[in-house]
Amino acid sequence: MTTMPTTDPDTVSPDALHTPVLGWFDQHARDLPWRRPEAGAWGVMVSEFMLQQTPVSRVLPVYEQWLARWPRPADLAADAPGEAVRAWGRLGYPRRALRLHGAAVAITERHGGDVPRDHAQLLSLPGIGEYTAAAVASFAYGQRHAVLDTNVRRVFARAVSGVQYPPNATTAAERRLARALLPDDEARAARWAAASMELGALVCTARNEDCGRCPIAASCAWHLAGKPAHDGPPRRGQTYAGTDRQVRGKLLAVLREAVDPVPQAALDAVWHEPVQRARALDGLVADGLVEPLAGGVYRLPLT
DNA sequence: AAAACGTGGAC
DNA sequence: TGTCCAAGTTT
Repeated sequence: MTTMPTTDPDTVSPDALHTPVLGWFDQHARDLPWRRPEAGAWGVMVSEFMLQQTPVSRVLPVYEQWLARWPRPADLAADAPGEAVRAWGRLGYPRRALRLHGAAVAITERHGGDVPRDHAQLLSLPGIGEYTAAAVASFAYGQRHAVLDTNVRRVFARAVSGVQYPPNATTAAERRLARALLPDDEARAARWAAASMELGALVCTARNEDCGRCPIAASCAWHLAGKPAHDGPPRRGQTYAGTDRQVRGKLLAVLREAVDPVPQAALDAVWHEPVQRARALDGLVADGLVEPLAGGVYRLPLT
C-alpha cells in the first residue's frame, strides 16, 4: 500500500517555502542582463523569447548584440524579418526570431511601441504563450502571475509532490498548485516567480541536483522520501540526426551567412537526399523563414 | 493531443 | 559515443 504524492494545495504551507527560497534568492540570484533595471520590458521580452528551450550561456552574447542593435520594439519592426533571423544566429528554433519580429511589429502598430502590461494582450502576440506572457508581466511589470516553466515545475514536483520529475505535459493540477503557492502580495509574488525558477535552474536541476545547497531540502517531499527515481512513462526523448529539422538547420545556416541571394545549387550541397532536401526547403518557405526569388535563388525574408 | 521545431554542452 | 537537457509555442 502506497500513499499518493501530496499535491493538494491545502496540505502545503506556502510561507514555509517562500521565506527560505526568497532568502536564498537574495544571496544567489545571478546578475543577468535582463534582470537589470535598464533592460526594461523589451529586454525582458527579448530574453524570454531567446530562453525558450535555449540555455542562458548561449543566449547571453546574442541578447547583448540584439538589444544594442534594436533597443526598442520599433527599431526591430523597422528592419527586415530576415535580419532578425540572421541575428538570431545559432540559438536554434529560428521561427522564434520571426515571431519576435512579428511581435515587435504588433507592439509598434497596436501598442504605441511599448510592450503591453496586460497578460491577455501579451498572450495575443506571436510567439508568446502562457508561460512567456506570465513571465513578462511578472518580471518586467512586477505583476502577480503563476510563472510555470520547466524549472518551477521540477521544483514543485519534488518539493511538493515528492517525485523526481513533473509529467511530460503541464497538467491542470500543476497550474492549480502554482496558483495556490503564489504569495498574496504582488511584489512578493513576482519575486517568488523569479526565485523559484532560479532555484530550479541552479540547485534543483534535472540531473545532479544539489540538495546540500537547497534552502528547502528539509521540507522537500522528494528529499524526505529518499529521492526515489522517476517511475512511469519515459520522459520524451528527442531524435535529431537525419530529421527534417537537421536539414532545415543546414539550409538556413547557408542563407544566414550569405550576403547575396543563394543559388539552388548551393543549397543542394548541404544534403544528399533530394526528396528530404526539397521538403525541408519547402517547409522553410512555408514558414516564412526563406524567400524564394525568380530564377531559383533564395534569401532570408525581406518582408 | 501529439508532434514538429535547432543547437550545442555535459556526462 | 550517445543520451539527456535547456526560461516553450504552434498546429
